[in-house]
Amino acid sequence: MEDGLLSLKWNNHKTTFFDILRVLREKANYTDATIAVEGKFYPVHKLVMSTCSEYFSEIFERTPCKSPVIVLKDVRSQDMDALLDYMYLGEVNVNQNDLASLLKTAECLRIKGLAVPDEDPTKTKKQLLPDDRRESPPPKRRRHEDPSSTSQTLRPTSPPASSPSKNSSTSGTAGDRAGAQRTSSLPGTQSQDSSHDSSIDPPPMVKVEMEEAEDLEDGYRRDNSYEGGSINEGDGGDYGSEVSKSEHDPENYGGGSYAGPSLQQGGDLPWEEGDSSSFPPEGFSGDHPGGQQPQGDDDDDDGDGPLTVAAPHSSPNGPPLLTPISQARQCQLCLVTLANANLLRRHVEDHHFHIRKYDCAHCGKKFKRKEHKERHERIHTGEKPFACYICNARFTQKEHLKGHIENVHHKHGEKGLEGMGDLEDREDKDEEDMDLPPASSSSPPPPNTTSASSPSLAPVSSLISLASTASPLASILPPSTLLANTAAATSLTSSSSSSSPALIPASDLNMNQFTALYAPVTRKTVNSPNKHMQTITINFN
DNA sequence: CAGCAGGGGGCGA
DNA sequence: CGCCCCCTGCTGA
Repeated sequence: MEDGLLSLKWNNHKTTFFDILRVLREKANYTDATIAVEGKFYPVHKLVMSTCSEYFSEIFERTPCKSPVIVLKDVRSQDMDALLDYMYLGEVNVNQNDLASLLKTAECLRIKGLAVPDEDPTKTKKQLLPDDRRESPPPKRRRHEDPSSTSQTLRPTSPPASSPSKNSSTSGTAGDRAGAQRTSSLPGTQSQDSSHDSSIDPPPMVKVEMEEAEDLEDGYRRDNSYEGGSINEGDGGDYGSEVSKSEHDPENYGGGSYAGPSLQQGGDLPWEEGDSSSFPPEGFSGDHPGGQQPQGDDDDDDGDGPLTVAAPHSSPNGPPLLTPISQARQCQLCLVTLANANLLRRHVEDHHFHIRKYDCAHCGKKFKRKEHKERHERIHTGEKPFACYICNARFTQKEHLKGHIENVHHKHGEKGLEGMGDLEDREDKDEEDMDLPPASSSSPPPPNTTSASSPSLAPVSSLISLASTASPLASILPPSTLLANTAAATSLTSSSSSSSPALIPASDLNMNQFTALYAPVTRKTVNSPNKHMQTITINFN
């Protein structure tokens, strides 16, 4: 009855599979997650990420949304590039100078084969077929193609055969463990394959490959119950197995202020209570026993409304064998659910990448949002679109006007204000007035038209805009703002023009006046500190 | 204290 | 994406 059983074997299955996977990655087909690093977004497949990283696997398992965006803070994009190559292709070529950083990132992300020993997928079946590897020529052996004899293959998770007892003998500080582990992965260290002679004449490129499991089987065994979770196995003692339990002790992770084990701090994530597997009790910096997360860098990652941000975590493995990178670049990971795409974008840009892609055309100050940049540019253009309908004082921001009216006029109990209507009504009136230009029917009028029809309110921008080709004036100037407002304002023009910050007609501005007007603002902008990033601005002076 | 600059969330198109 | 709105911090009178 079994004689009809046939074994159909796809000889090139692995190569085909990898090739298709590569194509899928290149075309971003069927991607169901996004890795965000340094402003770059990498569409990835959960399957691949989960396969290569138990950490990602756990994230995806516990992430309710179908297309999560994993924001990796303090991870270099080139490292992520390399790691993705590594995960998708099984190998990657990296500069040796970048190796430490790459490994550090791999540790943070618990990439199998780099920071976490990869399990032999067939080991559980006890039936590793020798010909399995023959039938799919692994591309990793291409390292021999490298003409440079200095090229070397790393087996980062190979057991630290030289010091396995050290791992178990010590109390298992993260530093020791990571050190021992990383020792094996550092080409410049002697514990790894001295036959490679890697410490001599460091090659410019290092090939990092995924290693098959049998290389790891003896001498290095993960003994925690968490499948692939712990990076710091070895002694099995302190948290390697403990993190697999749901009742891990927060104190183990250096206090509650820092959610060591990955996803602890977010606030409303479903996975937050209980286990969070895998992050070590202590970070590698060692300087911050209560959580090495710099205080100033984590100011806004908790309690972000609809955005749930998982706690950042440090490198799982302690010590900075790979210093100074490990000290300086503490890995942080934030998991952001795609509850609101807009908020997500803002969150990512504002909090994680500090993206300031909008440059002021005048001073070069950078802003995260276009509207903020345009709002700022009013400083340079001199435009004050928002005029008080009472005193004709003009302001660059609507809120300024609102505050002015409330603080100055309403607070002082000026009469007749109730009949003037609220701010919005007046602004609507302004727009209506704009729609009725005396000579031109175009709405909104171009700046030149405005300048000609209402010289007393012509913005300086008509001069400055000569230098701001990047931002057309029409986009800067709201249509409701250039003309004098309402009949009431018109009646006040003559009396209040002296007190109001009257704008200088562009035609009347010479360079001296321009400098006088412009320079102070520019200096102020330059001196304005930015807590998130150093803004290099152009000083016009 | 008023004015000002800027950051950031909410919301709708 | 743009707009609205709120808020905070700074500055100078």
